[in-house]
Amino acid sequence: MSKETYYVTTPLYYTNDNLHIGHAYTTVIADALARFRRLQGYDTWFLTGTDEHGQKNERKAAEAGVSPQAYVDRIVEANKALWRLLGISYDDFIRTTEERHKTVVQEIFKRVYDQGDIYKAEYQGLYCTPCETFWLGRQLVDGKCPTCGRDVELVKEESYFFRLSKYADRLLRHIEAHPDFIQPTSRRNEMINFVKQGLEDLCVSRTTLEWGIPVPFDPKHTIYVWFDALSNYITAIGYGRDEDKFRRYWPAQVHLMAKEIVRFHAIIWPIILMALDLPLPERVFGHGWLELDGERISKSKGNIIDPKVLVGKYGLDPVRYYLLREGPINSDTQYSEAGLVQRTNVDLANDLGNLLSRTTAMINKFCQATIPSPVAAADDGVLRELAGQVVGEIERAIDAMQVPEALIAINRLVNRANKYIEETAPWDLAKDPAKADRLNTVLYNLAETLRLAAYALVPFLLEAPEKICRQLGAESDLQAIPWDQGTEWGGLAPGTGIRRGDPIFPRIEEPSDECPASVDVSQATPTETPGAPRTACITYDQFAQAELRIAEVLEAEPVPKADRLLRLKVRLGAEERQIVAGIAQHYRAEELVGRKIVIVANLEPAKIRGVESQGLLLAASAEGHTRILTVDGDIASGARVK
RNA sequence: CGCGGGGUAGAGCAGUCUGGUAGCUCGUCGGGCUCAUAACCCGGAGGUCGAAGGUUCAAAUCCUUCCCCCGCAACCA
Repeated sequence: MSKETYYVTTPLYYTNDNLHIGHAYTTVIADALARFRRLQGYDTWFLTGTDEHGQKNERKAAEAGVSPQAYVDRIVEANKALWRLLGISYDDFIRTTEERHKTVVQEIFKRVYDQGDIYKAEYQGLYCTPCETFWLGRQLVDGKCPTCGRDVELVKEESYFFRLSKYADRLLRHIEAHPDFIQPTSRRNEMINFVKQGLEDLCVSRTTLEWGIPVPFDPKHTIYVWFDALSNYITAIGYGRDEDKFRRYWPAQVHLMAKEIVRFHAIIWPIILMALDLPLPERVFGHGWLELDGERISKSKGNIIDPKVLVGKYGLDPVRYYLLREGPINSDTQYSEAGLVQRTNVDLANDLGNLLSRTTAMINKFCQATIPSPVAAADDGVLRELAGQVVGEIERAIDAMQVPEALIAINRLVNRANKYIEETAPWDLAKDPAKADRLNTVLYNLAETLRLAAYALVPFLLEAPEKICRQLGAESDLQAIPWDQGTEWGGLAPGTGIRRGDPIFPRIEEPSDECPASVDVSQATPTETPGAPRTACITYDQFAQAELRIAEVLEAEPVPKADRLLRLKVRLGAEERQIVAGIAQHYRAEELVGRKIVIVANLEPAKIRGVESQGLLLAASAEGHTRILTVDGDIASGARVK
């Protein structure tokens, strides 16, 4: 009989755009958990997928001039390619447009309707047509849409509603009786608080939505996101189709996600399950966000970082390591490329990679390139003892979902081994033939520590563990070794020859301050528009260094003795600045006053014809014609542009 | 008073529940080692713990008030 099951999920990612580093963060963590449990012998099932219905996709597809299905197909391919690149070991990838999902969602919806937990009612709301959003009266700003500022209209729509309210007390009792149900604690408190405020019944259908699953008994209604997307966690494992498989994996051990959708998974989803009379997942875990300059990285903010680019630049293991290690998982994390470089250099290159390098060098030099035999009488047990502790810490860390702690523990073992080399000074031992036993024991301890650390890294890194073991001459099919066996001290067989190789983690040179060199146009990819001058890609980080802001022109006058320059006095929020702009041949001073322009606000000041310029005005030029950048509609001066 | 998170050394964070000489990583400065990937090991400098008031023998930690930053407010991990 197989060991217990471990069912872990990521959210279904919405297909309105390609994925960014934040999705990779969630998914890589889930992958590490799944890989860890597989090693431990759990019957593991790791699910991810895509949420493909909804108006956004409908509209995006229309804009692209393709069918919604064709549009999402393309996105799904890109998603899967990214997961392949990151080595994501999912067991199933569910798409909400698949038949296996749609038919079961309809059955679920009907069943809940038949038992009276879904009912039809008239929904009355204030609707902003351009934004396709309903607002509550108190959300309006001066009676207008808070997003676009336009008029809203009172709309009556017939909808189906789900009786969340009926189950609120039961949910609250469940949350209170199961301290681990919602994690971390901060999220749990938030949810308890939210449920205590009372739950309103949830609108679960739309008539305005074409691209979705029809309500089976009332086809002019379409099932809105909740029943459609959340049900994937059970439809994917065979609910309603394959009862054996479903019973085998349900309830899930962990639904992993970022913190802002905990609410849907900790309130709406459990209540759907209650209505279906199914057990609730053991754990809903909401990790923190990756933030860039304190701002959340998100699709809609556009400040995305493409994981593909990072992997191409730094390699798979450094990116995975950074995502898994750069905690804390419970709260938000500052993302930076410099941080990734530093983490890689310090933990992986300096500590781990260099430990391998110096250990194999010494075995090479002092032991004829063969793993030496340890001698009990000459052993201090220091590393063996610590290794045992560290293995326990890794297990506890993963049980508590604290992946960074697991990696920190491994790093502590590696650090201790580096220190051990200083303490034991094998190069001195090697000078005295009487100390051969001690030398052999010390070097064995080091090599074995590396083997064990490499094995312990198997759930987290995909390339380095094998490389390390290969250099040590050890068995390299690490996936096949059960956790208890692989983490046991003494796995390395004395007498095998080592195979020194290149550094497994070369240090990454610090990115220079200079701008990246332009790409030679003649070398540009042929698929690019011919003739268009191109420069090398920059990262979002690099782009974000330019602080673009809206400025209002207060005064403008020609700069004396300069026929191309205008001196502008602009307002930038509360601040006033002087800017010199080379547009006198294209604009008269007076036509600029009062205009809102776009400037680079953090360019270092420069004196131009003796006049200081505290910023750069943006303008487009082509064929001798120049036009300034301005904004579409009114916005406060000082506003950030990106 | 809508809800929540946060403000601790140059950077990123832990410590706050259960008060007791303020800690970790990186950076920086100095020293050591020579097996190693300018790496490794040791040590130093650097903080009025957002502000004010209170409780206490003792407050980053408990209480009160305030300031600032960031999210969420029912389809952006």
